[in-house]
Amino acid sequence: MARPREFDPQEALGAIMGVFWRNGFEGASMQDIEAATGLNKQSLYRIYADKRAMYLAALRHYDETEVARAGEILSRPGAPRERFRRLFNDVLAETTGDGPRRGCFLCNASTDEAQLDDDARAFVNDAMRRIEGAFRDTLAAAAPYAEDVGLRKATAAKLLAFYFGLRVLIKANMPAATLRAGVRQALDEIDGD
Amino acid sequence: MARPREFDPQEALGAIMGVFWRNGFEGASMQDIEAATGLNKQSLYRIYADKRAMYLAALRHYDETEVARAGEILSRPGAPRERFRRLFNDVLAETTGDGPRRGCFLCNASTDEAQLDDDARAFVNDAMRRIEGAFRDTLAAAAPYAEDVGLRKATAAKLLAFYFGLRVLIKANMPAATLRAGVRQALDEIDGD
DNA sequence: GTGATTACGGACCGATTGGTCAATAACTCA
DNA sequence: TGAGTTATTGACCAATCGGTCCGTAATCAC
Repeated sequence: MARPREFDPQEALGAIMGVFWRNGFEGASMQDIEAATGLNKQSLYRIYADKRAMYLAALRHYDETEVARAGEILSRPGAPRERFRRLFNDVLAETTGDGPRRGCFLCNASTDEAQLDDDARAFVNDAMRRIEGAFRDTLAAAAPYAEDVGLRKATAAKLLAFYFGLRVLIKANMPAATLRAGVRQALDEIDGD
Repeated sequence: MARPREFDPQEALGAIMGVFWRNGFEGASMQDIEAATGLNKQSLYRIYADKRAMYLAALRHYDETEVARAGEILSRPGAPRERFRRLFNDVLAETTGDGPRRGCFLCNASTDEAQLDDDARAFVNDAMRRIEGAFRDTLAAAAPYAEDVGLRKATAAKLLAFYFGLRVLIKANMPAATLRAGVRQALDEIDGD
């Protein structure tokens, strides 16, 4: 019984995520967000209480799209090494072509830490732990990780650090050849057939 | 033949580095820098042309202190695994105690990328490559890396990603136990006696 | 001493920040 | 059609941004 909004909130959220992903919290101005969404400030503030709320929503959106994508790739059938190969190749795809190397929004957010509220910090930490959990689950599918919890946890932690480091190096413009060699080495160290 | 300055520029640079390290480029205001150095804006602008110049100087200072420290640790005698163990333990030391987890300034800077000029970007990239070089040199000291350039490069790249990822996870407040397990695993995979 | 030179501190600048308000346009339901 | 409701718009707000200017204090050579 009133005028319907003319834009798609999900589409706008995708644009907001892009701005924060590229520029960080302080680096993204409301002006940038207006331009990226094509919306006026008032329309944005009708949906989100303030800039912080937009950032948190952007983080959640990243979690629901990009992190979920990683989880989906890992869950496909195959030996652990093969599953991680698919994930890392997906990450490395960012280095081919001239597209922007955006890195990992979670990493960016955790370096923005000083500017974030407790909610955002907790969310980033939780998302990282869930990724770690997905790594452990992936390893659990085969020997020797299936039988050895300690080895599984340690290997998952090692691969988690490698994964985020890889994304940092991508963003920092490290040569693709170097990164591919590192990925090959990391994969070779995953046991199993 | 004039009034000497009352402060130590090196000491001020250390404080400036601390502010940018914690808060990033956009997140650090001149007000923050004044407070951290105990200096007035005018005194700062007498030394540095603008905020960008301060940031670049802070990066260089980080390189000359923290990165140099890592290089020094790696250069001490011992088998590669033992040398990397010393380095990673030094990094993990940040997780004990209640001190702030500052992470790696180079990582933070590379996520700040959108705000940086070409000079800063190039400097970060160069510093990372030098760390990679130090990793390769460390491995070159012993078999099987001494004889196999490909293996050496790939392992150095893998350890480089692991190193930066570790620092990201530290900053993101991952539990110390998880990180220690990951480090142990990464070290176990380094060959040699 | 005096004059020249420099460091320092606070007032000040326009521009931009995140955020608000009031007027208008567009829609639904009766 | 008209009443009621909501989306949209651009003007507007105080506060803060990076950066400058200028008066004052301190130190030199002489």
